[in-house]
Amino acid sequence: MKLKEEVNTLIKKAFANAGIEADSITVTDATKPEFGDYQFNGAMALAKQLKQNPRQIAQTILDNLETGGMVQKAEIAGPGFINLWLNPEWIAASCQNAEENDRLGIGTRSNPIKAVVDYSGPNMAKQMHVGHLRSTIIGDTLANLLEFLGDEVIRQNHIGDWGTQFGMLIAYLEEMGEEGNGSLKDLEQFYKDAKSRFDADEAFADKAREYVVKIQSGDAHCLTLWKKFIDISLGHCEEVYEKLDVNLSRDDVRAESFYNETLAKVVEDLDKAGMLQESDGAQCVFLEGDEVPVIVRKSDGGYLYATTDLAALYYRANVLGAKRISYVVDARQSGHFKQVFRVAKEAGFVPEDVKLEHVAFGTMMDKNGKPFKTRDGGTVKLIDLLDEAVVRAKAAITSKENYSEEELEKIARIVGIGAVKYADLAINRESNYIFDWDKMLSFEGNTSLYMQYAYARIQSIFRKYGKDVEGEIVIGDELEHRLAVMLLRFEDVLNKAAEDAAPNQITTYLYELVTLFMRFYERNPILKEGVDEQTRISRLMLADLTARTIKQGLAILGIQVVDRL
RNA sequence: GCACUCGUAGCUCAGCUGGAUAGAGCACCCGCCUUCUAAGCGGGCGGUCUCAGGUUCGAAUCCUGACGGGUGUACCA
Repeated sequence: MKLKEEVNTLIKKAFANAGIEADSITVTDATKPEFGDYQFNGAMALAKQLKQNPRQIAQTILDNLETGGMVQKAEIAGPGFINLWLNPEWIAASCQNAEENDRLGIGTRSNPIKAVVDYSGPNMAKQMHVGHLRSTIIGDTLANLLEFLGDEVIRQNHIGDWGTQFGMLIAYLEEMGEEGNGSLKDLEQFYKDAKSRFDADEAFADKAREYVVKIQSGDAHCLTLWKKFIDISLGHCEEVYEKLDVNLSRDDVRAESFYNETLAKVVEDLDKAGMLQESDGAQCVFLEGDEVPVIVRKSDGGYLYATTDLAALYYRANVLGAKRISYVVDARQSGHFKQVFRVAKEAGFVPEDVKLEHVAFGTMMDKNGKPFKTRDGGTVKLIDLLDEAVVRAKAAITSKENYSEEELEKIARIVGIGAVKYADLAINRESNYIFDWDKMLSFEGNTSLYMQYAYARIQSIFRKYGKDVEGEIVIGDELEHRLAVMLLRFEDVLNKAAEDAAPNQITTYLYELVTLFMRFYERNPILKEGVDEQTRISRLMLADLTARTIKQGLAILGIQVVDRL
């Protein structure tokens, strides 16, 4: 339910009734429980403009407020705040509705759009490393979120499969023969070996350079080798996606090389648009106010990543028909995207009404605030990090429960991977973040385990209860009131998170929800003796709605839940 | 040099479309298990929101400047 919108509508109506003109009317969540559920602060701002006392204005609004059964109490406080308390019966009915609905009462967009989310983007010449983690999971979350809200999401994995290094790699692959398949298991090593061969052997280096040209000119033999190489490398990525539980498949791959044929046209079109200039032999677009140009064609005739990105933008906007194109890429590339987006719009490659956004994120750091590396200074392979997460999770869930080995393995996988993802997504994506195993696999604070634990506790109640729950939700006390309102806010949170492409808004919400639930759980017994049937049913339903909200929230983040923990 | 970005409790972070006494978790101290998972809950300690100005009835939030950290800065992606 779009709760805030509903409350807003009431206030807007009150304004209309009172005959007061105001351009933007927005209620906000109450800053404290004692101020109710929502508050409207606009009276103070209007005071000057209307030349009236703000409390007077607030009173006028209140006099014209039609509560419609939704608002129980409205009070003026302080200099002119209007505090609103929702009616418990209305809240209960709304929760009831959510509980009986398989989408938790959350609607789908009335005006869905096509949205392209570009994320992950590994380089086929190298193994995926920790640097790819954030793009992959933030992008996946955004895609899941938009999809859940009803947009038509097109996932695009813009893999790096083109460039001079592939000449060297396929020359080496050829030389290795059948053995190559085996040694390709470790791409990092393969690359190093190929490189040292390249540096040591002049004849090999020549061949590598020759192969670059041959791939580009479509030589069948070299293309076959290249395809084989990409295929194996992509297979490694898929292994990571599988472990990470990310919704990316081969169908989502739209590689750099896909745009090869259109690069010349990009340059040509820029020229036609009168935007092209030659500088030091390179074809450039000079944007007003920018010091450095966007180079779209090198002096040697080759194209660059800006050219490919322009081609991709054209494709996404015009062929795929996207109205929102989101690039989930490291913040260090913000300059690049700012320029490319400008060029694309100015050249008319992308219609005006298409939203282009760079969903930038910061760097992953170690405990000392240095870029995350292995002990010997190398990059940490993503697959190793994920495997370690599962091992550590296994150690962390030294349980009171007796798990079978199989069950333990399953829980460790969900919990370990979930912890890595949650810890990352819980951070405001724009800032750098410190990777800390201990914090990540803690049960305390805003961690995935805290959510998992709450979920498991609820499932445990239902296992014990053992019957279907049918009945009515009744808001029994202040705590249940707050929990219920929090549950109803879910849709607002999702919409805002989608708009801002901010997964941490979802984690923050889940943490608040679960914190409230834990208090409810401690204070309001459900199955214990002495709880009357109506109360029991109502609390069961609130608990169930909470569990389902946690599950749905985590699902959007790409994290599964376990019934026992 | 220029541009972007960040600076909130000892540590890790929320909050930033301006609103009431700035919030969590960790760490530290104190309470709560004979019945729903104590991996939990309650309480305490801890802040000139880097600094200086400005706008405003009201600023952690917006603007300007300084200081400090990070990043980028034409033919790699």
